[in-house]
Amino acid sequence: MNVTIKDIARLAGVSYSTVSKALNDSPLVKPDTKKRIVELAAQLGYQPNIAAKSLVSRRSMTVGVVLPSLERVALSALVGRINDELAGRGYEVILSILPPTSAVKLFQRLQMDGIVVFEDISPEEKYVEPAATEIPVVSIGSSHVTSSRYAIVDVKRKEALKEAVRYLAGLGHARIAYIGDARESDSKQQQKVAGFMEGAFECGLTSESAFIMNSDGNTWRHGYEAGRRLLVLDKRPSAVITGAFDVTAGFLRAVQDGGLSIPDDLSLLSYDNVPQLAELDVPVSAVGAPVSLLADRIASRLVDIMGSANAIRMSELLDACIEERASCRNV
Amino acid sequence: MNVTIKDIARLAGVSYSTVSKALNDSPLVKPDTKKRIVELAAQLGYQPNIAAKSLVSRRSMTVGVVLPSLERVALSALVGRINDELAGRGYEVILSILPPTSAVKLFQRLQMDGIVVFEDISPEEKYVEPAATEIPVVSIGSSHVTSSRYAIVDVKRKEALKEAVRYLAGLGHARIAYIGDARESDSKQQQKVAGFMEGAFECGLTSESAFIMNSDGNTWRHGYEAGRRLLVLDKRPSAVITGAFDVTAGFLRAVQDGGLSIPDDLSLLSYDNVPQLAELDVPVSAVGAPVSLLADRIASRLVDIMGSANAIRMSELLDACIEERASCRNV
DNA sequence: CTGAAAGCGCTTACAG
DNA sequence: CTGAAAGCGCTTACAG
Repeated sequence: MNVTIKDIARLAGVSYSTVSKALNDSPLVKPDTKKRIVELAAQLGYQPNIAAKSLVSRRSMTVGVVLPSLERVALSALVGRINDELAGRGYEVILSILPPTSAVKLFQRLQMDGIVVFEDISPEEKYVEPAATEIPVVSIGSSHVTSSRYAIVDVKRKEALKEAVRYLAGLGHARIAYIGDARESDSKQQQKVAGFMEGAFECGLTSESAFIMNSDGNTWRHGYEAGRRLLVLDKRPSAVITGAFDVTAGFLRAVQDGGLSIPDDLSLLSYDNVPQLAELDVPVSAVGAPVSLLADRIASRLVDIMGSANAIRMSELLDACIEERASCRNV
Repeated sequence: MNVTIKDIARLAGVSYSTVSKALNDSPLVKPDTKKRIVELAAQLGYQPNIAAKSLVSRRSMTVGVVLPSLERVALSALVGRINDELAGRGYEVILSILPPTSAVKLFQRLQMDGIVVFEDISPEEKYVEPAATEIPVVSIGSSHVTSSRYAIVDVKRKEALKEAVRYLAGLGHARIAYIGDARESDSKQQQKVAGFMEGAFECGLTSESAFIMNSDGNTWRHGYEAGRRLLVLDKRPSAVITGAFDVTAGFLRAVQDGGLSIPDDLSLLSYDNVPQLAELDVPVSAVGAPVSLLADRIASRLVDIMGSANAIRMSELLDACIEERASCRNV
């Protein structure tokens, strides 16, 4: 059995309600009594029982995060940051890898104060209507789902890609390719494609000088294979925008092995503004919402909703920005 | 507010203790009363409050898993399987990415019945003595730590590598290389190196015909770079053993790009018996404890300890086996 | 078979 | 400042 406030009360010679107040730093307890109790608790290795605490106080100060899969490297940084942000606001964080509906139910039973859901739906899976729950939920990256009952934080993907084209055109590039998953079943990917096209149009590029290479998927391998295809192209672009971190990594490997030097022979700009891009062979410039901003917005949003029952659950779309590293050059 | 058994009791016209019994499928409740209550609960979307439940029953039927980092692809399959195995035994699973000591404390406060810890210590980090806790803990992959107070499930790494050498020698290979992290600061890696050497000795190979290529790390890039080095070797081995999944993937890419065909020009056997090996360009044969076995042993061990307070917390070392796929051939 | 009562560890008005 | 009491949602002997 773990040590309880009653154990501490007995040893300290006070009532257990005094112990409770002391441990919660209540001003109703005399400073030295408080000090004595706090020290005793630390000595005994006391850990408050969150179950009991949340039963009576109606809040657990704990948030559950529903992960789509542990395999996406790009997510790990974001999850870590969300953990930190919420910890900074006084909340504990736990994770689940169950399917969203089951995970939400579990978190409900565990009395989580709030839930963060990664809606990382691959084109193959169909969207599952989330579990109905009273618990505040913030959903990430599902602004394409109109029926959601959740508050949403997402990135302006279309704007991000337009911005990317503008940036490269601004550097003087007149032949630009987008390499990414362009399958029509995935509306998130379609947003990027649309943004690229609009940006190209806006910058006066033609269908000759701005084209899309469909990687048919968003993994390392898809990027690698697209890179090999690019190497044998008759007329190569001078700049490439890749649609996701893993695609970028695979693409970079392929073109480097093919003898191209980045950025001398080819400029490269990646969607997905994640820190891992800086760790690649060539630090790759990025466009997208920075992980730290995303984490901050998700945490703030959730804390807001948890704070007031009737906070409006609207979606918040984050502006993308360019993170300049070493992979793009002036021409 | 969520619906409670009192709400159900009121609507069903029975006492709430009857509702509790009905929902726990007690034989003390008349079948049709039970049926009526269960249906009503489902209609109302009742989710039992685990906090209250664990407070009175002294168990939460929930297990916490402490993850080392979300970046290791090889772990995702294992974590998923552990989740499934424990679910099959009636337990819920939640995860934490806090440092082990903090995670254990959190799980203690959350009244977890048991904890699984991945001791995935990179050579750079130093081992942190785990938090003292009464809660049953199973630690994975830390059999090299003698001071641990936890039950341990681990793989016989040394035996695995010996087995790998024997297997390749059995196929007729007379020139075999081990490619992996051979830095001396990491005792887990050293176990593999030692196993390789012993196996080579046992099979009559000399230091000429069995050699180690230190990849100096266990990531994709380390494997890739080792692969490039192998390509320019004067006298190439006919078979290679790679020390970890990511190394294998990078190595495979490098030698394939270098024009080698697996297994025609080179046989490849990977440590880390994970399903992802089957998804590589060439399905790669593996040596190691299968993920399903590991998950099963971890779950069983934990459930055992949770079941009886005085179960012996000893370590269990799993035998490795060879999983034949398409990457090794007879010579 | 059903229900009233005690109690899990804790917080929080309320009396003193 | 301190403590006795009620109560959070639930389970489980115990009476009926």
